[in-house]
Amino acid sequence: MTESPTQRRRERERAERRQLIVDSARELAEAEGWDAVTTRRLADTIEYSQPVLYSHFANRAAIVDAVVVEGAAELASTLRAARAGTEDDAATAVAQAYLDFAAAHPALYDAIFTMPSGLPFGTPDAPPALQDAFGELRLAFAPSARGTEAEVLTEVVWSALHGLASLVRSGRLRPDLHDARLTRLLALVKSRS
Amino acid sequence: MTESPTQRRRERERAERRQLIVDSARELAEAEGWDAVTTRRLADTIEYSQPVLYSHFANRAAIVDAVVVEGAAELASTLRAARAGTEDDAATAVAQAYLDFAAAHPALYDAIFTMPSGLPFGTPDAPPALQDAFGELRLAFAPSARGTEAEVLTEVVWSALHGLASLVRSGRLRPDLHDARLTRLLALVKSRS
DNA sequence: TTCGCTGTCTAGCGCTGCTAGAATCCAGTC
DNA sequence: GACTGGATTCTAGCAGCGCTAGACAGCGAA
Repeated sequence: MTESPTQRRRERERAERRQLIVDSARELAEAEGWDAVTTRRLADTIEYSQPVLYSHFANRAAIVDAVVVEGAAELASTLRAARAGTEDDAATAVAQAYLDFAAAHPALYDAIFTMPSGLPFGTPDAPPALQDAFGELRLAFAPSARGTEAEVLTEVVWSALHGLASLVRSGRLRPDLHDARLTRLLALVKSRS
Repeated sequence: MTESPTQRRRERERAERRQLIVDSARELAEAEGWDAVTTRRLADTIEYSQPVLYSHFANRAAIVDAVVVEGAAELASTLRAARAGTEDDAATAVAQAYLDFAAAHPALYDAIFTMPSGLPFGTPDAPPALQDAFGELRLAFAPSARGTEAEVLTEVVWSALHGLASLVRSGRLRPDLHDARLTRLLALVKSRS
């Protein structure tokens, strides 16, 4: 059952091509929006025909999901770095990093947190990357709380951050008050009962 | 230039058909999701051919926008009723009403606050219905504040509510802690600095 | 009755996600 | 070195999408 060198090369090439698909999808989405991420354009980009995509992913949604998982891992490590980079005010640093991430990668953020997705989120079988990202938020916003209380508080603050990010992103909040809103939110959280 | 009875009948019938299109779009979206709201299915529902839709609306997006404006008016009056129906705790009543509205009309809520829309939001030329809804939130959450402060506080609370509503709606927050999250959020707002 | 306009429909374009079946390529065997 | 079987990739096509050009019908005015 041991694999031949040829098999190994094939598998490596397959993995590389899979990654190329995911990267292309993400780049194309960031450059022209998710509507531009069609199977034909993806196929053109990777220089293979359409059906090859379907030998790596069940359907278009599965490609988006792969981008989401990759993006969530990136978000988690961004938040971790922000928390590690400050002495005291972890909440502010992480909140700021969260909103910066959303602003820097709008299409990616949309895919992770706004677009419909079949990916499990709140459950134990959610992708580890998603659990990591949420764990970082909990460490920043509810370091002293335990159990359900920590969970609830984190979810509330996360919801507020997500609301800010997504409403600004979709043009439903005026951008000029963005900083003032974040400051106000953090004031609410810090003076918490 | 005065219109004949025939013209009047025609105009009335056109207005009725327009309303029928908007109602059908909303019902279909609520029943099967916005993906099911295709021009062909809409045409079937109103028992006219596809091109008739385009004599009322520039494109499919304009039909969705019409549903949004109608829905926003409904939301505004729902919030107004909630605020009028309580003696003291307007914030709780309005927040509860907001989340109830989102839960009762998920597709409508998505269209108003999540889906991409060309409609102006934060500006003075936003549809009156949208301004009304936001005004209700301000009356509930920042009754004592003035100017920018009222604006910012309202936007922060609205963002939090929208975050809760949309993350639950898309399956990214566990539904069982929904009430606990709202309670926690209101506690933060009330003990505000 | 005829003319012309308004309103509506049929048919079709270029696009989408996705797939069946043909064609090709290549590793392993005689 | 030619052959064969299986994996791999491609061409071509389906049904459905938003949208529209051009044909056609029906009705009011002259």
